[in-house]
Amino acid sequence: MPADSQPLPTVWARPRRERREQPALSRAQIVSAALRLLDEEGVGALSMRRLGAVLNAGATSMYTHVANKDELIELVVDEVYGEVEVPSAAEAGGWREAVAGCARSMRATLLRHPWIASVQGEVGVAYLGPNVLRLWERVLAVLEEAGFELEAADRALNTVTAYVIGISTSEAAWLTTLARSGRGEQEWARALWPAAEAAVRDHPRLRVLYAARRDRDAGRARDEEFEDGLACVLDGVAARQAN
Amino acid sequence: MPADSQPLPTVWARPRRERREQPALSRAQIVSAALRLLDEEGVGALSMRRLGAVLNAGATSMYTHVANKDELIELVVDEVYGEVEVPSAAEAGGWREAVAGCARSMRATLLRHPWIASVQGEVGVAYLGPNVLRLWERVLAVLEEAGFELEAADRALNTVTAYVIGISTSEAAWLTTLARSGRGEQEWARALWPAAEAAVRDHPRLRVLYAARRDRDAGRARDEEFEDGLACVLDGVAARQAN
DNA sequence: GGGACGGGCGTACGGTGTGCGATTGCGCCG
DNA sequence: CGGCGCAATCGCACACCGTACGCCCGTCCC
Repeated sequence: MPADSQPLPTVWARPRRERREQPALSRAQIVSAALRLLDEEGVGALSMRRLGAVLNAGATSMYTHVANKDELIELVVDEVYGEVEVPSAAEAGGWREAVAGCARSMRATLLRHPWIASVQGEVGVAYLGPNVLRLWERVLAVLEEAGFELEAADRALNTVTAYVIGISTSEAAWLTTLARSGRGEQEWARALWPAAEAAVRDHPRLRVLYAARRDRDAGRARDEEFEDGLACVLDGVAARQAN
Repeated sequence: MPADSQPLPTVWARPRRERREQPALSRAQIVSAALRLLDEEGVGALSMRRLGAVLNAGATSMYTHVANKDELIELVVDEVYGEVEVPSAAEAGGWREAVAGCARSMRATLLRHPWIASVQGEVGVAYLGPNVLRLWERVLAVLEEAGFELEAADRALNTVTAYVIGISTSEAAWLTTLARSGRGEQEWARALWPAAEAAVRDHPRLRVLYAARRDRDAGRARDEEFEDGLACVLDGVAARQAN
């Protein structure tokens, strides 16, 4: 059986249909409505029926423009990555700050759309979306102009991105459960305190850390933690460039 | 029917023994059955009905041991983190290799259970599971014995963990789509090639990177990439300890 | 004018998580 | 030893999901 006998399950491999006119429903409309739905009501609110209702369309009308729900999600995720900003090295004052700015923008974007943590598993080849490609290429350019070899730039970018995605999706998952519970961050922490205290009873180091964390502003703590880790990763990147 | 289910008086008088042989549902049983289901058939196969069938139980019988599906997933995820190994500094030869060993074990664990990328969004407070706590405490101990302040150790651990989670869940998502498509990694790359080539047409740096990647063994490339980024992050951590 | 065609939609099918009330069998108490 | 309470289990039902399929209708090409 030849390898390409069945279509690849990703949007980016599917040829886009040429359209002569402007029909009622369009792919862009569908994607932006889905994005709005996800942002406003969370991942549980995105169903094809609901999306159809928002667009004054039937439940199955979207399937003309989008192969299935997974493909729709791929498109929405790429749309989100389109919001990430990449400052030039000149603007930011050096490649390090440019990459840091991109990392901050990426984290902010992911936290603005925290449902993204829930769809991470359905998006197998995020890196082929046009917005992701443009983003990647831009950062590569910044690094290359700063004297990185292309392969070294790619590795550095992969590392930083992995860090940002890891910390941001963890934060996003946390923020999602928080939002679902209807509590604030402090309020939740207080409610959880007894259970947490019991859980760390046999772990002296964690007990100390939890106690210290008790009175800190959780949001600010997360920001600082992100910055600290980012600085750490960038230190590593810088050290490897100098080698 | 087995021979020992004959209607002997003893059997009828003591049905308890039958119960002992096939004990009632327990939380541990449910979690381990769910884990097996997830590993063998992926995240789509885990439904309460299916799980009940596997356990020779009714669809809703699990709800006496587990509040809902999300809670079940929290339990399964903690179970998975229980597989991560933390070598001692003595075994590994220094804190750096101990942490690296833990990171490698963590990645291997996540890739052994790639469905974990799909449930990342439903697990808001993973860090309170007993296995996660034990794991965290152990690494903190390793770092503290190496001379880290407790807070510095916590920050370092957060950074490394974010990196490992970020890169591993991306890989896991990729492996999942791959498995669903029924193709091998090379085969997929070949099938995707035309689309990828078209997508990077306007991105010269990506074009170079993609072309270079074309003939490499994808699995080995991912391993190397992980090791490289890990070394980078650990360099940053080491630098911050020294200062 | 007629025919092909493509977008849109209604219906239907086989699934999902889980609330609820009935049932059942075990352990304890009288 | 009889009866009772109670927790575990189950069957059913509900609302909702993704989406395959066939029908309708408006538009364009010949």
